[in-house]
Amino acid sequence: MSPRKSVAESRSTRQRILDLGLATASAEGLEGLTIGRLAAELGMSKAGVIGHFGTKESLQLAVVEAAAELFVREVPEHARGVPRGLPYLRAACEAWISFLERELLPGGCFFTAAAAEFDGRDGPVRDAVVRMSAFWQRELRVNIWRAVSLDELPADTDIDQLLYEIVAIMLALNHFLQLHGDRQAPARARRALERLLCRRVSEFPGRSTARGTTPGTPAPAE
Amino acid sequence: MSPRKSVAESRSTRQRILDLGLATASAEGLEGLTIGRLAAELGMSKAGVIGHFGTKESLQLAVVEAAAELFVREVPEHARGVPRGLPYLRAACEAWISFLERELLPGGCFFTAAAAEFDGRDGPVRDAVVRMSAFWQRELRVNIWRAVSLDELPADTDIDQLLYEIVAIMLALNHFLQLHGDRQAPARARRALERLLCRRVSEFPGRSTARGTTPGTPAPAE
DNA sequence: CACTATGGCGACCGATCGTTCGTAATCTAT
DNA sequence: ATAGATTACGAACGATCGGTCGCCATAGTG
Repeated sequence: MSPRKSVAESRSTRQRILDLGLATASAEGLEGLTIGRLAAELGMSKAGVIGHFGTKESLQLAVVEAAAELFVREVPEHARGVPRGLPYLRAACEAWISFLERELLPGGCFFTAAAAEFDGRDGPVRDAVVRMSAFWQRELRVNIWRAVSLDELPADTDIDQLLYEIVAIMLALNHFLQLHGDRQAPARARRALERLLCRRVSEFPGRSTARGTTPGTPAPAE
Repeated sequence: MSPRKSVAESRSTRQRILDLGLATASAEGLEGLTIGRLAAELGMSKAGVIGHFGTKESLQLAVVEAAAELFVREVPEHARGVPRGLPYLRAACEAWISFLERELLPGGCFFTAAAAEFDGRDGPVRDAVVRMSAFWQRELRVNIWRAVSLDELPADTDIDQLLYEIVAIMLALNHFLQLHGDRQAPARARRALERLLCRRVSEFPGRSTARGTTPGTPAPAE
């Protein structure tokens, strides 16, 4: 037990940086994340912080990766073992709602914020955010498709339309929670989802999707 | 016709700053808006730019105001004369979708981006964004209420729930357009809205709102 | 023991941030 | 014509940005 913190804590230090960085970035944005502030709040020097990553962009990418790990740990893992298709959809969405409800990150969903922040830029950070967003939507999409083919959802379900509406509900949950502090928002999200995912008779008459999406290849809409 | 630009163009100059500032802020964020960049792209000095506003925060507030004017000009004004209630709801939402579809701003909806950027901060800029968001939602809410009382929507409609879902569709439209460049997103938004606003038989069975919203006072959910 | 690798620090760099100041040029009003 | 506002400029301010450098302390390895 050394009086000063051991050097062997390096892994721990890196993780501490990422933990604080993720929390900060979720609230202030990835660009608002500053080496100096990070160092000050961690009680260390700027050089000590940046030394672990080399570049601010690398740090941002590491934060995105940390956010992805947290997301995977909180959402898909919580639905582990749930049968694919409609039950999985319900479980995953509920896990995401619960994740936001518990306020694990001060700024709400990191990827929702990062998507809005980087949607008008270029570069590897934007690519990483888009990749994660696409991954999650692919996950939803393939399970919607499965639910349809298992007859858990109506056969005439427009997969991409349903995907759009599910994502919409999630974006709105983050919006109402973060901007307006609306504590009833999770209940509204659950209700809206329930209405989308209950086996309803049909959509409204008329209007089918322009081009039917090939059910065999539920690729991300990118 | 003076060879150099006349000083009397000051109003025009201020407007030019705001126009460029609004376009930039919609894509890069209000915080990414920089006096120096703004000055360089306008071919003038930093002092010349900031002189019109005094402070960066004042400039940000002026940009928010300019965004609000653009929004009002594009959305509520486009629904002028349309009967309150369901027709107004349809017209206003369509105006908003069309506004995004025409890409008047390079970064999509300014307020959607600003809401995500400032939802974790304090200060007058955040307040201004929240105020505008609340105004728009109040506008929607009062017309939902009107539509219900005119029997254009089912009597058991949960007003705040419907408001939540409408806002969700709009947030998602901006998301899919900006992050994924999904050109089918406007069609999906229209379809989702149409399904929400068509006089459907009922919600799904069970589950009514915890506390019935007093129909006489459609206050914003803040 | 010596040697190397690593983590972290302090000092410092050029660039840019927002902001202030004094001043030249132009418009408006007397 | 003269006086006072505007309007914009150039220069400079301190602060902070991301990033580099050399140094030192410790841990692991022989």
